[in-house]
Amino acid sequence: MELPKTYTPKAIEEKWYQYWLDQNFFSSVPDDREPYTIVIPPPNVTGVLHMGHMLNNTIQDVLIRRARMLGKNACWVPGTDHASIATEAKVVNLLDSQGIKKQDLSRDEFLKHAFAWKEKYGGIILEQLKKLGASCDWNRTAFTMDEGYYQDVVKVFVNLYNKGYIYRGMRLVNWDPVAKTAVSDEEVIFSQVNSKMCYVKYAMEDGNGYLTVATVRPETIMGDVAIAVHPDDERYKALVGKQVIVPIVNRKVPIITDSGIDITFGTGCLKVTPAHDMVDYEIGIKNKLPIIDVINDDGTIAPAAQAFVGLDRFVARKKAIAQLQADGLLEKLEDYSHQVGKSERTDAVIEPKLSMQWFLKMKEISEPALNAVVNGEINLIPQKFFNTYKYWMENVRDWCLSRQLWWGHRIPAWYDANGNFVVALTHEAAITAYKEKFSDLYNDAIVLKQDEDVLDTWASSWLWPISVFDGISKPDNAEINYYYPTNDLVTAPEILFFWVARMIMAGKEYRKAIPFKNVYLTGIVRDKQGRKMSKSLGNSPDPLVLIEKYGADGVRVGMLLSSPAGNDLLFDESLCEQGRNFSNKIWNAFRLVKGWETDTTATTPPAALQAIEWFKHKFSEQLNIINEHYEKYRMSDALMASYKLVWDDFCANYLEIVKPAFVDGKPLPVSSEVLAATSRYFEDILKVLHPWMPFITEELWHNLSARKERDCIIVAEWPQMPAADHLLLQDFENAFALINQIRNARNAKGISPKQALKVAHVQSARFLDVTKATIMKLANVSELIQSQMPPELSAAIVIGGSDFYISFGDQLDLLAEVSRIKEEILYNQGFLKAVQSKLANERFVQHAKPEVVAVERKKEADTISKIKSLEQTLVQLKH
RNA sequence: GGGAGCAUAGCUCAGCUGGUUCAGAGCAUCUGCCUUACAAGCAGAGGGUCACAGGUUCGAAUCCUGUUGCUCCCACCA
Repeated sequence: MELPKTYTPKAIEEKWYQYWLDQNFFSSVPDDREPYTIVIPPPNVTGVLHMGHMLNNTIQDVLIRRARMLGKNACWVPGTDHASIATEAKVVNLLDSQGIKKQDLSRDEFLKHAFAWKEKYGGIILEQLKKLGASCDWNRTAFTMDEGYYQDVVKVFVNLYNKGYIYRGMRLVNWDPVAKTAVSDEEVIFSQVNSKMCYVKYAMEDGNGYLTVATVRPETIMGDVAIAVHPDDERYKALVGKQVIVPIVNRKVPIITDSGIDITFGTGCLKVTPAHDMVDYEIGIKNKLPIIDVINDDGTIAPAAQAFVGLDRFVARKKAIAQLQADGLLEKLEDYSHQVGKSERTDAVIEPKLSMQWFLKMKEISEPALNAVVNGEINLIPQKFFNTYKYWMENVRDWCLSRQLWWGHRIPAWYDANGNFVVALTHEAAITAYKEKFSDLYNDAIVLKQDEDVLDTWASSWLWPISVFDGISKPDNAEINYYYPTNDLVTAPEILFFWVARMIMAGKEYRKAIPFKNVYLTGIVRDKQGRKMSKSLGNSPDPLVLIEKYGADGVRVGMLLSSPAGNDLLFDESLCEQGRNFSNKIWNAFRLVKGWETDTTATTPPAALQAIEWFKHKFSEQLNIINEHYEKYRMSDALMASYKLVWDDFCANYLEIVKPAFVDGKPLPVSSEVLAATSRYFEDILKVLHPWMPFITEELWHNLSARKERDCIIVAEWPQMPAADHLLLQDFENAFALINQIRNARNAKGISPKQALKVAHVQSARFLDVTKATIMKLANVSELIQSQMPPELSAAIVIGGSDFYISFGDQLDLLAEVSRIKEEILYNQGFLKAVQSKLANERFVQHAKPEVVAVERKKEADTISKIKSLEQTLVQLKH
């Protein structure tokens, strides 16, 4: 059958992915092999595959496939994250578009819609990963809101509560008034905004003038409970302890001091509004000031404000300015540009707001997680993230666990009508606990209501590496004991603290063991202008379109060619093109071999014998290098080394040497020895390529020879080679250098490669013993002999310390040749001078290591002899 | 404001503890080739004061200091 000239991936990818699934090659169960485990960073159920996922998951698949070939029990656990706030926002939007308002639904009704949404869209991203070739154990697909997972999350909550790590309290949190929920610090995005700075006069209570306070938030004036100045501020020292009158509401508040005040900012006076500002809150607590909450959950002004009640905070801001102006209390307005926090999910301006929330004390629980990284138990790759990790962990703040949402794990706390609460796994357990804790309040008619809030998403995903193996509920089960700790985690640096650090905490707390040994942090995929690829910018190509265009293998190679760990990847489609071209190269190498006829009686030509011996060692040498790159997680280096091994060493050199000559327009048959060696080598390079390019390698594996059922490259053994013979490799380096020079000389003189040349050498050249036939074949040399004298009309080159003369007859341009050699002599003389002056430097000879000096001496000797021989050549040419 | 990192060929990046093979790779570019595996290819070639200025050293892309320019993280000023 005639094979197409180019590789066509689509049908092949579908065929083999299905075959792998049918054969269960991805699935893993504990056995006596060494496990190799990766848990996928679960993408949000709302997600569709983007370039970041492509990069991330390709790396994981490469690691998993190689581990599988190394004979390990490779287990890659896939799944999705319920992503409470992101998903709830999507569902709310969808319902909105159908004219359904969330507040008109009961919690159960809403959750029904949400689960329906998850069923419909939640699996899309995993299906997309299959197109990439991801060899996940799909039987293990997990979801952070699976029933078992829910049990684990709740158990952990109760347990942490009982340990005294979780507490409930009023705290100032980042409040999203659109989603009506608290969001974590990490979910607040700061951006530069232009506002008005209002200079507001606060009249002194004693009638002696006023203080001017600068604020961008006049709508919170009604919540002011003090004015703070710096204790050393001479302007106000005399006023401290006196009272001022808060505008609009005419409340008397004290003037206090706080060393945190910046004397140079504004007027040096800060209006203290503890309910609506982080700094003010701290000051309020320190000074035992009252807290007046003037803003409602939805961002409107609360009754406590006594003014502008019910108005949106931004409307109230305008009204407040107008009223201050009318009252003559507005000194001036200035344009002011500053950072304002917005909700990552809803883009609403974050309102610092006091509310009752659940918190996890981080101090104790984070310490083992800090130590695990500090003492090297866990490696961060690359290392540069170590410092940021350390800094963050040393300054960790308590984690606000609660979110005012419905989609998520509902907090397992139960309240009586008076707000007394117990924390328990179930309603029944809550009643029992209540009976114990509040025996005096308990009666049979007691009604306990569960907390309305759900947990922060990360409070479930931090259990991911444990819960996917059911390690919380059944802490001693066979799976968790076998697969945990997992080996490598591949994720984005953005979630190092959100997720990675917290998984380490959970691992240390609940397994007394780290969750993974290595954390490989990928870069961010950016476009050519360096912008992060995002849906909103529309600068991200659709990965599935890329796969369609370049093949999954091509895209995988393209993604990884230029992505060292932790460095951003400036994505360019030309990388995928390079990947596709590489697929094609492999395909055509196969076409060549496939087309060979074999003759069992044919003898193997000397050049082919040499090549067979050479490639064995070349492969061994390169395999070693590739393995080392893998050990160091240098993925793009490992790929590039594989690429060059295949393209340069196997295709350009090995195959060109063993390729049969043509006689009468037909290729000669190859010997069975050549065919066997070539097939073996081809299998080996396919194996090396498989983790990067799973599809084409599987296809060719089967095309190369008839295979039994389940004899697949995906489960083939990673090659093992004896140590390479470096002397032999060096001989071939010399040979290839000579070939290159001959081709170069031919090229420069415009002589066709078809015209055979004669080459002679005067001194003996040992490397020719094992490479002569190869040189003659690749450089199209008809005669390579040792002669007494350099032949006439020849160009001289020096390789491996020997002179070679290429006879060009009358095609040699004598004058050009003479000037070329003169130039070379000049260069070498300059070089010699440098070396000799170095050696003449006594301090160099004294201080430098002896071997370094020896090297210089050798350089000197070599250069002298080189110049000598060049001069001889020159004399020959001239006569 | 605090901290970390980066700066090497047109582009993306390697260069481990200073010294053969230290100035490299891939891509792009240029020249010549449709040579019966592959033009998505073959054979060659040209590209760099290693950001700048000092210092240590016999010797610096590599170590130290400063300058400039980027990037990221953390904290955010009413």
